[in-house]
Amino acid sequence: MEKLERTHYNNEISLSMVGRHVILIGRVSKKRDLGSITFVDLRDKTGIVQLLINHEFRNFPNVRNEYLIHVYGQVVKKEVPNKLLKTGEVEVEVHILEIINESDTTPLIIDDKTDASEEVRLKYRYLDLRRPCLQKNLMLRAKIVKCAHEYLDNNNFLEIETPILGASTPEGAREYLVPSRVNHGQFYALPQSPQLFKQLLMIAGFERYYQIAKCFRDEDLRADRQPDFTQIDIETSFLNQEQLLKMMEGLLEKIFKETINYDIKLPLRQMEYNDAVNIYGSDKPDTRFDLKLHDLTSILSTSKFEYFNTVKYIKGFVVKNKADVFTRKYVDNLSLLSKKYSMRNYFIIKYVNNELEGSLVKSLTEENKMDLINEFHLLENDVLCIAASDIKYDVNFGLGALRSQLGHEFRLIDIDVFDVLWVVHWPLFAYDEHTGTLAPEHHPFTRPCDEDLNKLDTNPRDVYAYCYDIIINGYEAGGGSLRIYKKEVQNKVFNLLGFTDEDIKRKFGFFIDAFNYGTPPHAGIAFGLERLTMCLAKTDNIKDVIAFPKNLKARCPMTNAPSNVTDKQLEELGIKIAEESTNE
RNA sequence: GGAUCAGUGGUGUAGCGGUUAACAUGUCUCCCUGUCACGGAGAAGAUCGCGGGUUCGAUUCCCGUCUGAUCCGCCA
Repeated sequence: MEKLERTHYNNEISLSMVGRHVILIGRVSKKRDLGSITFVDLRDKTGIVQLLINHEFRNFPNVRNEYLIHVYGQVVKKEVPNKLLKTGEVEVEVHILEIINESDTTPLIIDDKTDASEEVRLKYRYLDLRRPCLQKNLMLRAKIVKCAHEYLDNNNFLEIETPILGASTPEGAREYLVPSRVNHGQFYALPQSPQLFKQLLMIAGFERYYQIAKCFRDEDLRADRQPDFTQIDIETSFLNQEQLLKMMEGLLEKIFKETINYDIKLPLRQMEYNDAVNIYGSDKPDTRFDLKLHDLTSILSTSKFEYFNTVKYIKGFVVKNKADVFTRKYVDNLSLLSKKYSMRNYFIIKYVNNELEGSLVKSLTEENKMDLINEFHLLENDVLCIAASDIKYDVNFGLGALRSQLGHEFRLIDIDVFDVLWVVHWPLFAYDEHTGTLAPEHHPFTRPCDEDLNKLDTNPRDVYAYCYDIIINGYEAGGGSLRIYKKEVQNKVFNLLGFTDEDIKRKFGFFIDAFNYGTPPHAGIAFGLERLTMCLAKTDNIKDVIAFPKNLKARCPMTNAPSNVTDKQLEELGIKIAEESTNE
């Protein structure tokens, strides 16, 4: 028996095979012992098929959940089919059953609907990964990578690997540092992205590069953020923005079609950054539901509410037919939420019994009320959510966060639809209104729009960039830009960011040097592989699309990384661990 | 750095100032020939995260701490 090879995978067993003998390998997913007849759900990577072990088969060894078994048997038609199972019309009557390996009782139920906490799941990840949904997600992820390889290979891209051990450039995200033993006291940094290398590959003349690139960022984690993650990293020479976007749309079209058989409509919609922020309160708008932001500054600045008379920005949106949900308690919870987004408060106005209702209403003039009703075409049971601030960013993003929460909470989203769009025409710099400093909105190599070049010296905050993000269902699934290829422009941008010439030389000297040797116009993009997979797999947790993820403390509960190392290792590296100070 | 929530048999939860600490599932034993969330009978299995305080008495209330999840800051 041991020498007999598997003849089929479980999902291949079908009605047309009735009468045939098959050899299967799988795990016991479930056993139902009815006395002198036993049913076993046999699971392999393709699915489940029911085994029938009847009374004529006396010597059948006792099996338990997760035992790995090897069976020889005959496909038979089931008396009563199970419609929930792909193989539900047939079962395999077992003649020989061998246990390949036994299993302890597992600490979690191996099923899509597992009961275990994430902590347990990560500690026993190899068991968690047996769950069909996670197997499916990782297969989906592999398919996406395969599509990327095929598409990019067919479009004359060359896959080139760039170093994992690189130089530290302490801009942007915090880096993971790696001490060098050979070079005492010095450190490599793991790449946040292969940004500089891929641009250098353009200068080297490869014209079209890609890489399935591992990236590392030592920042705090989130449900959609891991410290090590993967980018489909792409760079091209001589393409303008429209050409590049078109080529990338082809890639997305192929991925959606070949992984989940979904047709996305090309060309993709392009939304200006300013529209995204002003209308949807987000630079990654989810346009599957409405709740669009309206500017209410002119309507409400004339109210009797003092705060509104002086505050610079007032905006709001309407939620149709939900006023009854906005109880006192519910509204109180919202004001808790508002604090998170540095909002003073969310103001709630309900429209019930043909009247506006809410703490704000007594401060409104009759004209204010009419204007609001007309602005939003208010109907019975509608509710207005309003926010105000002197900082434009806070109003937009504060309301955007609320919009997003309510959109999900009230299920305003058609989950069968994929909302794929570009957000384009970004500001080159992000201006921090609190500190008054400039920072790159994307990264410091982003090319300013030609028509704005003359504003670099005078109004850098009004300079826009050739920059684009791909947004899927409100997730930033990727982003890129045309790059600066003129030395003078690059230096100007560095200077605006507050880098001294010495800084530039020290951090990016090799890169600036390369600009002297005929840099081509180039442009690129990077897709977040995990984000893309999350969207296609319809999960909101990045851990569901990574085989061995870290928890929120960036630890791996299974391997227990990161861990202490021996004194000898530290000594070789010349590293001393500082005593943790107990008094702050 | 901050906020919120959670921590009770293997797993997931309930509970309450005094309990034999409950329920589901899993595990073990027995019964069962058509189950597919099989069913039936029984059994084992918990220092209620840790430390301190209040109290005659704390799993329960309070303080601290640790762990986890989610979010804000952060993520050029």
